Amino acid sequence: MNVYEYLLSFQIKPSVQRIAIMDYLLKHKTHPCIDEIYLALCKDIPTLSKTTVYNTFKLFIEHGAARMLTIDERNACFDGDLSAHAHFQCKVCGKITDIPIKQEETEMENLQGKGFSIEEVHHYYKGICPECLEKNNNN
Amino acid sequence: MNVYEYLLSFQIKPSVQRIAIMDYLLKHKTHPCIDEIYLALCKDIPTLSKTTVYNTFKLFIEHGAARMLTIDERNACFDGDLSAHAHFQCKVCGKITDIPIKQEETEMENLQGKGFSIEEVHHYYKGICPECLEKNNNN
DNA sequence: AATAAAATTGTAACAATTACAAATATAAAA
DNA sequence: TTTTATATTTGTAATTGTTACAATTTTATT
Repeated sequence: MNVYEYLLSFQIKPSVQRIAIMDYLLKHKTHPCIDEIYLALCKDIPTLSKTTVYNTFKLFIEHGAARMLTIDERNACFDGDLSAHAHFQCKVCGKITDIPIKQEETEMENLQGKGFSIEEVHHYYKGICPECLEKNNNN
Repeated sequence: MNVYEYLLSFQIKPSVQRIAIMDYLLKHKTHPCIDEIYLALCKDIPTLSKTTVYNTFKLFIEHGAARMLTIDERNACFDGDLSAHAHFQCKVCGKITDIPIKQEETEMENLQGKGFSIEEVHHYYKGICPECLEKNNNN
């Protein structure tokens, strides 16, 4: 399925900008922030506005086609991977890594049993990644 | 142990402002943002500056005496409860609720086994709380 | 081809946070 | 106690991420 159809499957009307943004999101698993997307796509779409990037992500999230990560206090990051997974952000290099989780149903069921309606699960770890630890040891 | 000694136990030199802020944090489990603290303490400390509240939280976090929650995209929230627990934020009323978790050691051990050094665990849920669901049903 | 609706754009406004220098308070030394 | 040095607090200004909004452009409809 191409990006055009992928957007349609979320009831999102495709446009040049929306396709480009979703395409970037699906091809780059870097959990990009607004600026990363904006700067990357400016080359291809010189008229692109940062407001459009904001608007588009708002739309994607409303339609369930992307998720917003608040793991980085400075910037909102976006994730096109809709599967259940956790994230790890390195405090040194800032890189965000995907972490597989076995969805702990028990905890969610517990919440639901208490009358909470769960719409989002965010699971973050912070610390230092192996690469940065390694570099540090060599100094 | 009083707040004065509590701060000292984190190697934080107590001051009128620092004691007041930590005292508020320990007595109010509302996960307050900067403004909530600032407005609440202004009554007692009329000269209080918002910059001091920012500085103080930065200090608390550096010394491990508080944690910052990024669960709310709008504002950073603070938590003085250092025990392992998750959070739930209601998308309607915005209230943040503490959720007990049985620390899933397996997942952390797994990460550590891969060479990650874990310093923080954040575990957020979002949805609608029982109170707001109830209100909605009555409309 | 004309019209209406939707999407994009750029600017300005806004709000949270930080930088910074001046003022105040605290601690140490004389 | 007085002086001096250090740490803390304060207020303002600057910065940054985000949103509001009106004008423009694009797309769809008649």
